[in-house]
Amino acid sequence: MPVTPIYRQKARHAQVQVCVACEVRCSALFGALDAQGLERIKADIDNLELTANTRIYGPGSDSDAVYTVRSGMVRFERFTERGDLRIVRLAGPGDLIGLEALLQRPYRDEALCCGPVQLCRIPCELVDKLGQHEGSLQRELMLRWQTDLENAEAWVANLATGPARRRMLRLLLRLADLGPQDGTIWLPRREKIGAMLDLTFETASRLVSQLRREGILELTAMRTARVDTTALRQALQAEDAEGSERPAA
Amino acid sequence: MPVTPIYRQKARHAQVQVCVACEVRCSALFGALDAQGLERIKADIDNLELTANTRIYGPGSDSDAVYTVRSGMVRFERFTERGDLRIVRLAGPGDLIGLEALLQRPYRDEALCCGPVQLCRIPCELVDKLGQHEGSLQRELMLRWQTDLENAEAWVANLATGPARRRMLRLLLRLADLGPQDGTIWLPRREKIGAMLDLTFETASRLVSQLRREGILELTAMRTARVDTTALRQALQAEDAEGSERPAA
DNA sequence: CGAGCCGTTGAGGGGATTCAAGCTCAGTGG
DNA sequence: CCACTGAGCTTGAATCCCCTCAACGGCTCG
Repeated sequence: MPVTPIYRQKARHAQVQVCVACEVRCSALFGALDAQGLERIKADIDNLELTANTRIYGPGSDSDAVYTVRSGMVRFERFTERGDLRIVRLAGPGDLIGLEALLQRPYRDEALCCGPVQLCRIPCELVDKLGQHEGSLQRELMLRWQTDLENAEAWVANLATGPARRRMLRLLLRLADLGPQDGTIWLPRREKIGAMLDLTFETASRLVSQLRREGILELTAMRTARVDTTALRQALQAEDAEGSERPAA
Repeated sequence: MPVTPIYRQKARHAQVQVCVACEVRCSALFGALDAQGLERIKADIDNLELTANTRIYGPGSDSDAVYTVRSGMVRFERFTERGDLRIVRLAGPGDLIGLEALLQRPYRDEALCCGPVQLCRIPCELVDKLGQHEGSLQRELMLRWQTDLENAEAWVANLATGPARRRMLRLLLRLADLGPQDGTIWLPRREKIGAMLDLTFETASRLVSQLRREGILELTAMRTARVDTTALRQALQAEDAEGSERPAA
């Protein structure tokens, strides 16, 4: 059984304390609210602690809430019309997921926990209520959508383009960005890597092994690894340099 | 997906008339406004007619306006870090582009006309002004962002996945959706097809030729073609059926 | 007419897949 | 305790798809 660090719940005071002390507060949805504002919403927000591969929501769920990721990573899965699994998005601490619920739309993808994940569940009603008074909230939401959109287009340009090795290197960079900033990353199963980069799991495995031999990647625990980020960036530059005959005017 | 019902009314003044008579009005940003509301905004909206390959905006431009596509198609280009061109998005009639401007962000991609294009240029100031009074406008904007996001993820899942032939077929389907609904599509240069599907232009050419021989595609004019949509869907189903040993539980 | 761009097609090579065999490791039950 | 099992990972060999390199044709335009 993988070590699933069970978080000791401190004296379960008000939700207010959780929000005030939240590490992602400044980047979170209600970051603009003061303590008094938080007081009013304490009752409605649920604080969740989930284990790896727990389903947060999916196309079948009632879309009546959004979620702030406090820690951990979330992946978004869907099936192509052909029937094979694809991962189309990753979310990390500070991200707000399930935005479509605010528009009364069904959740489009399955949101699943990559490892242990801490979430805040925020009912849509609450957002609606606050949105009427707080104009800044509307703008904050639009910013979320915009960054999601930019990330999605970056996914197309970076993770869905070029030879497998480059895609893998870019994925590692993204994983390093999303996770803790200490060089440790969550390293998915080879099959999941394939679902992100459109590769077979064998190819994903070969690439991981290759990077391990090059010293860029070092497997540490079950689903975790350590990356040498400078070596990683070097490898990427080397990749990009090769084909640079013309600057593609 | 793109529902473009036809709206016609008599109107008095120049831009007002344009807006009221606009074919994409119900799907457009100000669809909710009545004639009186339109009266107030007539002065600020510019009606543009552009030719193929005209640049609408790009990372360098002042991001002070959004644009409604009235007719034609718009493509979004960017360069990967390696330096090669990628097309990450397509917009058609009824779409609102350049949303990031509303958040004082620079335009991320280059927006270019695929063929002749009619646009309405809407200054951000105007949107801000109207947004304060019209609460529905905010919601409408969020809907735009959400559909853009869904399209981007669909791009990842459909156009960036699987063998080249399937990607090409999916692209044709998308082009048929965006363009006029009469089976005529705008068929990009082979190089641009490559930039959308991550292929070399030679492979793109081979695929086009192949589909032509199969009767799915028929080149008509310079950048246009006629697709047999039913044959297209059949070909796609055939593609998807082949690899369907297991439903990928 | 030659120059240049775009598109097409062929031949060869390389990268990813497919098929297949072992491997490690945790859990299970004898 | 240890063999057994099954899931995940690794690696090899053969195949196939797509890329690379190359030549050629149609077309526009100077």
